[in-house]
Amino acid sequence: MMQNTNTLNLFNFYHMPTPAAVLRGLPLLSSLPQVTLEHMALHSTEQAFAKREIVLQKNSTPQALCFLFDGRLQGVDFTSDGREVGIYFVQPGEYFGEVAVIDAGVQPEFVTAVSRSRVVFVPKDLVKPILFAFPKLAEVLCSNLAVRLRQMSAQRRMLGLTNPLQRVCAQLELLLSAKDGQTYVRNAPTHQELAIMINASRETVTRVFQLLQGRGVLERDGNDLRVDDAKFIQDVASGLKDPTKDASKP
Amino acid sequence: MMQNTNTLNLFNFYHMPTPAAVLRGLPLLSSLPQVTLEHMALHSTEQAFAKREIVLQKNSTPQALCFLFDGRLQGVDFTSDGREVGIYFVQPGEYFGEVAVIDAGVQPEFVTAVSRSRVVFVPKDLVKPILFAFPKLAEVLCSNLAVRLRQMSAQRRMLGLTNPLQRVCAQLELLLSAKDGQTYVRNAPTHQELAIMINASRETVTRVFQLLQGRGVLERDGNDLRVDDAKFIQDVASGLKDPTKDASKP
DNA sequence: GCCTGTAAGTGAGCGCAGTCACATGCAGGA
DNA sequence: TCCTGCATGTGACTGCGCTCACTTACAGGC
Repeated sequence: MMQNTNTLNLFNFYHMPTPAAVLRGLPLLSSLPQVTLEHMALHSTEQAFAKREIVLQKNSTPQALCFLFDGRLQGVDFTSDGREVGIYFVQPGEYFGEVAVIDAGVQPEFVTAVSRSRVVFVPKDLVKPILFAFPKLAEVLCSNLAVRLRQMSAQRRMLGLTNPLQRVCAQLELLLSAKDGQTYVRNAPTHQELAIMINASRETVTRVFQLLQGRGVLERDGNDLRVDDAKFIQDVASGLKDPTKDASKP
Repeated sequence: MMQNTNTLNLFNFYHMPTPAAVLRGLPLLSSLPQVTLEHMALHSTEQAFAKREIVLQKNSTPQALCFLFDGRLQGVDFTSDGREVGIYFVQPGEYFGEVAVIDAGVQPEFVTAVSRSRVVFVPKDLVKPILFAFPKLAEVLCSNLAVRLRQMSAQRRMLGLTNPLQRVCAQLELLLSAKDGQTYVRNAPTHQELAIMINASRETVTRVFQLLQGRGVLERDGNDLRVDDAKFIQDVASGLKDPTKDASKP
């Protein structure tokens, strides 16, 4: 798969022990002494998850801090009446399940694999004592949490848009990544997975995609999504443009 | 005002210097040495805000960590098309503006007073160096951030409810507080302020309130909201009960 | 190769909440 | 006291997205 070229090649064989060098590559842990990292690596495990597989159970007590190396995950929950709700996406390089590790509570929502993913689990008993012993580490951790809060705010702001078309574009904007001039959405979520993030029905997302593809803005590319006109997405998301009322291309 | 009976009496005169004892009462700072607290107190300022007044400007660079002592605040933002969006409420005893202090970025959203409020500002230059120097402090800070993330998740889950009636009740549930047997919402937000939290129109909130008051579930009590049937609220929020389809009271 | 299940695409119809346009209530200041 | 501004209450209308019920496309397993 294409996205593998973007990531470390150390994981071509699943189940192999996690090398310390891999942990060092993580911003959160990079400042730790080599001995500590090697000890951590020795007790860390790696696991591959198929699409739709559950990575973390809601209300469980996760025993590890989890790092996503490849693929895409989604934090999901269910309303009392059984409707699925998407809370956040996890991108490669980010960690998750940290809330439960930090406050020793339970996992607040499910985490599932949107596409085939590889996750490294670092036992919380090893991580937690270290987190606050190194001031540098605590600071990075807090900064990351602050960023998470900013992301959640942005997501909430997005839900304030009344037009589903805008919401789809705003969500796509958050998922964009560039690769030699071309803009992509790697490991694109399904329409259904997108729909629950933006409080819309799956059909509505499909219709928006039809519209965008018809304008040559989007194109499916296997597991990815090629974006040919990123500005279009941005303009719609920000309300500058409304394709359904656009006289130039009726 | 009634809610004053619940809080410290040290603040009857605004503009008086913040006593160290007040800062010690804050969970975040309670573990600090007396000298440090007194130094902090000396440089902290207190300010009262009228209803609808802006406490923190979006995109500003806040110079202080802010603690709410009395009243209620609301984090708000605006979508690109000018619609107001409510992100969170701040309850007495909580702090806010911490995201910008932690990651040295700008304030991500406005914070406004929902009712007359009193805020203590502790300069970030005093707080920030201390935050990570004391492991205990860093741990409390992280725990608090984790709680904030849980709250944001809960808020997002609430927005997944399709029925505005359910959303109103779910939001009210989050605002409930008990006082000798009676359940209240202190410093109740206006219908408009509630509406932007739950993605509904002001009129819809008004109609829901009419329905709840008609059933004897709610009652206005000056600045507060008396809740006579908390279970009713919970049942509606969880989808167990739908008052609009209730045969017993048509 | 076929078969099976999941994802995506599409049309018709309907209900609900947003919008608009008011009236009313209420508190605080001059 | 009146006046002013904000909050609340209420009806009528309308449009948009959800729901339902399909078909079609596609990938992965056997």
